[in-house]
Amino acid sequence: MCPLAKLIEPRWERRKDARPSELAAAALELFIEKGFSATRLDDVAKRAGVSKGTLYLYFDSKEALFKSVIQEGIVSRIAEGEAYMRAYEGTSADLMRDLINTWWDQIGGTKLGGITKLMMSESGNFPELAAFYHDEVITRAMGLFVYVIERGIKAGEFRAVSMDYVPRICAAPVVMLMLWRHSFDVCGAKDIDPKAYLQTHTDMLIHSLRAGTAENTLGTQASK
Amino acid sequence: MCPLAKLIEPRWERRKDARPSELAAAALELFIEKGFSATRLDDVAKRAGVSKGTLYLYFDSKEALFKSVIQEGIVSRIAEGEAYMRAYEGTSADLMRDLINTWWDQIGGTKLGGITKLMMSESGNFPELAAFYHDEVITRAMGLFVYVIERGIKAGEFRAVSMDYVPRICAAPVVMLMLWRHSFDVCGAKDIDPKAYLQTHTDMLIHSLRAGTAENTLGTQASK
Amino acid sequence: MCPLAKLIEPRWERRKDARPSELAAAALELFIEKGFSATRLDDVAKRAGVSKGTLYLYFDSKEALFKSVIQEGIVSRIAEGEAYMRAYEGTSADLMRDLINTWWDQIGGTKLGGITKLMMSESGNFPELAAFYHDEVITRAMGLFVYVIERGIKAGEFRAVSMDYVPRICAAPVVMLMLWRHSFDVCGAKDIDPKAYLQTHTDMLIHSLRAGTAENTLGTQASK
Amino acid sequence: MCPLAKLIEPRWERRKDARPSELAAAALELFIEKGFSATRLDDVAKRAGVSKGTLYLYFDSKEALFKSVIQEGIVSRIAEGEAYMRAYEGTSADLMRDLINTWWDQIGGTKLGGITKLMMSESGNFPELAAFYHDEVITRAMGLFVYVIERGIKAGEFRAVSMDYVPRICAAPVVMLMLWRHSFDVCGAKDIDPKAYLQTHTDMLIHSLRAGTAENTLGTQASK
DNA sequence: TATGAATGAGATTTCATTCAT
DNA sequence: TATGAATGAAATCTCATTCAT
Repeated sequence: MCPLAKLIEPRWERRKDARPSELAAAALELFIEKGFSATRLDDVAKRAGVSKGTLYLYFDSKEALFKSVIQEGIVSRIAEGEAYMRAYEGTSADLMRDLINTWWDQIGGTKLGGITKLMMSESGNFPELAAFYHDEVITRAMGLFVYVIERGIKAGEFRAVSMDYVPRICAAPVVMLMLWRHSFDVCGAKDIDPKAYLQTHTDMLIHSLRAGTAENTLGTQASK
Repeated sequence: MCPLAKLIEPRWERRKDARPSELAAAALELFIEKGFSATRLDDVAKRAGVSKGTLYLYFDSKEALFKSVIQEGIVSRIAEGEAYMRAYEGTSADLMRDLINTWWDQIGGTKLGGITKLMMSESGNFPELAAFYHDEVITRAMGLFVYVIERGIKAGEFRAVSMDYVPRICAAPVVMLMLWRHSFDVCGAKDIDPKAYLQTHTDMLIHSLRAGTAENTLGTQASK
Repeated sequence: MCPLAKLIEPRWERRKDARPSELAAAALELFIEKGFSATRLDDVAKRAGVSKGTLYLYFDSKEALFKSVIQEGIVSRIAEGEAYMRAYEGTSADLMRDLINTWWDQIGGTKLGGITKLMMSESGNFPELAAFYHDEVITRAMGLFVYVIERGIKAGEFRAVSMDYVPRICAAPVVMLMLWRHSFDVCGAKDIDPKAYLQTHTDMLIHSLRAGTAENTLGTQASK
Repeated sequence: MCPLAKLIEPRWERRKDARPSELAAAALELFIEKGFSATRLDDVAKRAGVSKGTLYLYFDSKEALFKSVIQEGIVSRIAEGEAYMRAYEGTSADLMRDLINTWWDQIGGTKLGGITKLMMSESGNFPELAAFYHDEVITRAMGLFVYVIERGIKAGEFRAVSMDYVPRICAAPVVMLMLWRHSFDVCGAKDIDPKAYLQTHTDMLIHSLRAGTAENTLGTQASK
């Protein structure tokens, strides 16, 4: 326990705590690559460098492993984004650009992006997990867009649009890009430059949100 | 097809040619409900009202059935859309609205919408099929958006935007809605009114495409 | 379906109905030999001459197979014994001897005898099945002894003993012989001659049941 | 044992010699509850309050543990019974009653009674152990009955019956009661009052052994 | 063409046993 | 002596696929 002890037996101590995360990391990669059913625990074990039985020391079942993987993969990241946003100073248009670009750099463009596709694919087979993901991830992520847009409206920078669907529509092209990267893009259709795509999206987005245009009731009647 | 024919041929005496389609229809439902792996041929056979062996008279394997299901489900519809579009007379803004609404009514909002999610989920395990889907469905569907936008630009109704990403961005919210309906929406998150959502989207879209605004170089440098 | 058809394809028709019984028979032997846990389905399948998967066409699980085996093995026999008894004419002492000897010849001494040991061993792991066995087999079998003893008492041949425990005590040595044959006897301790053992038992039994002795309140106070 | 000793030796500082017995005691309970196969060493270790690895310091394998449990559980008790008997003064009928009642109080009615059922269940899978049990336990226990009966015959109290099967038949209802308590009785069939049952048994037994009745060749020809 | 009984490879899961610490 | 993480063989169960009828 004393600092010295760590020097004497460093490997052992680290091992036990780190194991579940190591296993989950190996599993995440495979789940993203192949989906839940097509991933064999044999392969997860092999990739993690342990035996199949070891998986069952840490996870009760394949399903439990899956759930753990999703939660461990996502939960840690979402809070970081929220904190970053609150501290921003600058125009809301710039914040929107920043949000979208950062999202891509931190999540969408990384391995984490695959989790979204995974959850979407398996939502039918894991209803409780899907509910958890919906509440903890999707809703909170959408909240980031709500925050930016409301911020812009308050400042008179954006028009007064409805919060019912506009945030979703802002997010949709970003999410689609994420999904794309983990589905058809893999199959040789690498024709999208993420940065350029996202810039086009933000350009259009900000253009249509900008205040001072003729149709400034945009979307407001949609909420009925 | 004529009323008389129905009287002459009792319902249960199906033409041989119809069999594969019936089987594929049963399979489609299950694939959409459960995904590829979780769908058992036992259940497909049961739903189609035939024996499991019969499936193998028409399809070489589960994979072959899957491929056939995807192709049969989609290919038939896409051409109809194309024809409809070419004949349209009216503003491009209206055509855009029409395209999006019709897409939803004909595809996105129907069972067919599930195919998109299915293909996305399974693209990694069926690369050739994904390639086929990409080329035959996605690209052609995207072509409809390209057509509308170019039509609007030619008529001076829309600004001169780049064709590289704008069509994708126009389609993204519609596709997302489709995916949503077949994933998280099922799990009790029925909080989106499709028609209102789509109207908000088209409002924003047309607003940002409309000619005569300051930033009319929108997206053009993005293709670079 | 016509008699002729049976001659043409006799094997097929018989097969389907007989299968479950064939499988259960193979399973019974192994369960008796090794007990429930130590019996592998591989071996059951091998002994029945089918594949492992075939077992699952007829039985949902190993437990279901076990239950089926017990029921099929026992239920058929018990009724026969009851019918035989009712028709008997002669002294009750002779009927008692006959009951015990017939039981041995028909059940105890045959493969069926092993079921009793099996049920006793596994009763803790299959409570519902044990309850079934208790009600349908043990209670009914005990009823045969009750019948004989009451018959003898009515005829003035036996003393008026209590029905609470006497029947059980009459049966105990017979059951023990059965259990013995399927446990220690197997291990080289083949030192019991069943017929002689049973004759000694019936001699003692009838002697102590016979009316006209001094202590003829035997057992009656036991029921209190 | 003295109160002082308890203060001097803290409870957890057990003598090394006591360890195996503690482990065996924990194992015995579980073996009796669940049977050999269904007992997991994990549970044995947990109940004994040690780690699974520790079990292997004292026992080479699960089988070795089982054998040790049986031997330790039984061997210690059997000698006590023998000594008690030899010292008895009184009629043989009373000794018989005493033997049966004491057996029940000391063994049959206690946890030890479960060992008999256990051995019977597992005899097929542990032939050598079954042989050991047969020789060391069953034969010696049967010897107690032989002793009583011969004692009664010598004294002219009992008839001259054969020693071949009579002792077994005397013991059978007692053993059955033991087995019953650890099998069907558990499943809600708690309908036997042991004391009353045993009294009925001894009444019948002594009645049929008593000298001075007509048929006093009982069982003698059975040995042939 | 149609059936459905049969197959057997392969998946998940369990657990007695080992061994580095 | 004691631990408990790790192992891997073996068991149950599933299901796409085949084939005799």
